[in-house]
Amino acid sequence: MSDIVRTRFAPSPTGYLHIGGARTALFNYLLAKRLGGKFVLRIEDTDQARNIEAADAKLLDDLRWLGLEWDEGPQVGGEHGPYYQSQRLELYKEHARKLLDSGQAYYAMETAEELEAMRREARKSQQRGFRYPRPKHFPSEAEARKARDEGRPIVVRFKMPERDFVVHDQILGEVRIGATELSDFVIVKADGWPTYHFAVVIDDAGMRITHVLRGQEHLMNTPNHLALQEALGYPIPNYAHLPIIFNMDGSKMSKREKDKAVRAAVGEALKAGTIDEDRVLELSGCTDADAFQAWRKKKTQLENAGLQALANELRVALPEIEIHDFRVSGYLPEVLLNFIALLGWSPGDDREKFTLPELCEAFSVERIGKTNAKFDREKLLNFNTVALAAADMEHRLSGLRDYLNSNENSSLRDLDNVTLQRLVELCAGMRTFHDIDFKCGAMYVADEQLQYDDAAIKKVLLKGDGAGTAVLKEMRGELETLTDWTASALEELIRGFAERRELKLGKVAQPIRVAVTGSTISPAIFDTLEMIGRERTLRRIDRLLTRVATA
RNA sequence: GCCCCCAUCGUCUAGAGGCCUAGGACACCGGCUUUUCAAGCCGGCGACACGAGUUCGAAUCUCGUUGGGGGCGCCA
Repeated sequence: MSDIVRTRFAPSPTGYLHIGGARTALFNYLLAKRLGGKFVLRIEDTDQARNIEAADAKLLDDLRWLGLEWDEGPQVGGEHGPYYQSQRLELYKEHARKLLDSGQAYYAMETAEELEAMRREARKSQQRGFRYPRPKHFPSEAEARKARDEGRPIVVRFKMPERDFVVHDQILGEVRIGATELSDFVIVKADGWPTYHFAVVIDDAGMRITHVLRGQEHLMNTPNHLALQEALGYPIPNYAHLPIIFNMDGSKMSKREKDKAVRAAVGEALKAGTIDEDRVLELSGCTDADAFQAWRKKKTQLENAGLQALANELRVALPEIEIHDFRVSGYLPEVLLNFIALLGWSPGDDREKFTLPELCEAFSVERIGKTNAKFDREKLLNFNTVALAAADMEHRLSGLRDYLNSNENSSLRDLDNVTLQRLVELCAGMRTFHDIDFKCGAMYVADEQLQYDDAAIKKVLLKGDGAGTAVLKEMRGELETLTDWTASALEELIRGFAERRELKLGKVAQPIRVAVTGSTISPAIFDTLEMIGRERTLRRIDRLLTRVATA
């Protein structure tokens, strides 16, 4: 047809969009755009057991949030659809039939247990990887049907040619995989659905994919794909296997990290008695106590909703590993994109800051490296800080809105744009949108729901025979007389007071701050008071004064 | 265990035989600024994993060692 470049991103809907997946998507997107080609999105939902409902919708949403729009795929259509593998089952069946008829594939009927036993035996005696032993006589069509009727699982295996395969990888060069490492792999599962290897080859060909950029964990799969392409008479796309992204400690960036963090927090809270078992069970989203215990024993993982609920309740930060997490934390999508582009790729000079269009222009597969990278959140945080400082107000406001939309329990959710803009201005120097919540959240909760940081009260108000409390009492009187409740008038009043008493500003500002926010952290005290308002400021001070008096 | 991939500051990386007494960025350390938290400004520390070769010359080429990673599924 034409030699236009076509790349694809093919996630399976088993959860949120992962950081590694996002980078794979980005690189495929960039390559297509750089070469004037098309970027295709395909959903690989062939594992009926692991697919998660509505995960695909969230996947698409996060991809769009990042700005990675696809030219063909779900929701946008295209000539080579459908783009869900679950809707292409007939196609796979036809191909399987073809291979079966030509003798390039055959039926096999071992159970999972039998295979497991064979694997164990192979590893013990042969000291090498397991290879499925090709039978001397292949089961006939009739035998296979009979066995299936008797309840045996029937799969189709591909007759792997007995020779070495060479992967011509655009990043790694020529990689030779010996014949002894390869064996007859399954192409159709017992449930009749295709395996990944089978579907990917058929779909890449059908969708005219010319370049496959994927994680290095797929390198050893490539001979399977090459053999299948050969058997089916398909062209071989250009392959490039990307280095893998890890956590700073070298562990895999997997959702397990979130389970680990929450599991630890739950354990602590239960031990300390700050939460009861029923409540935890309810929040976890587990169907019953057994399921919950299995999770606590590290046997299972919780769904994201349960993890998030528990994290919120226990006030622990979830490690950010999926795109969704960074969205919830208040990162700018273009910053995240910019950052992950630099994991495994570099422009060749000292430039680090790129917009998506700039990346499209600068990108090339030749400049992708071979070494695995660690995901450094500190550097990402710095990128975000710099970008936020440079962004115009409109952009920061829309980002803040998106952040609030994904943070249901933020007290800032219902504020109008004028107020939000003021908060953004007051939080100059913020690193993420969460910083606004962190610094200003207390200003907008109901007075009676204000949480107090006991350590702050002790340090600022009680220490030194309650000097801070005395100052606070006096200031309360002064504040009550102020009629012009603006930041500038408040500044004049408070600074004047401090000067008269020969006190450093901090000695006056901190007691007030703790009284009105419950903590030692807020924007400049004058602005903080103005935003809280006269009545609520006085009420909060009174509230704290009684609390301290009875303590 | 077998097969495959990789190897420059703590981290992301620049470097394709002499431009390297190895460059940039983040982090870190010190100082300044400061009503808190951030942010900001100035300065500093810091790496070619190791061992053999090849070469007039090696971070760059070869081999080995060590270390890290991936794969060995009816998961993708």
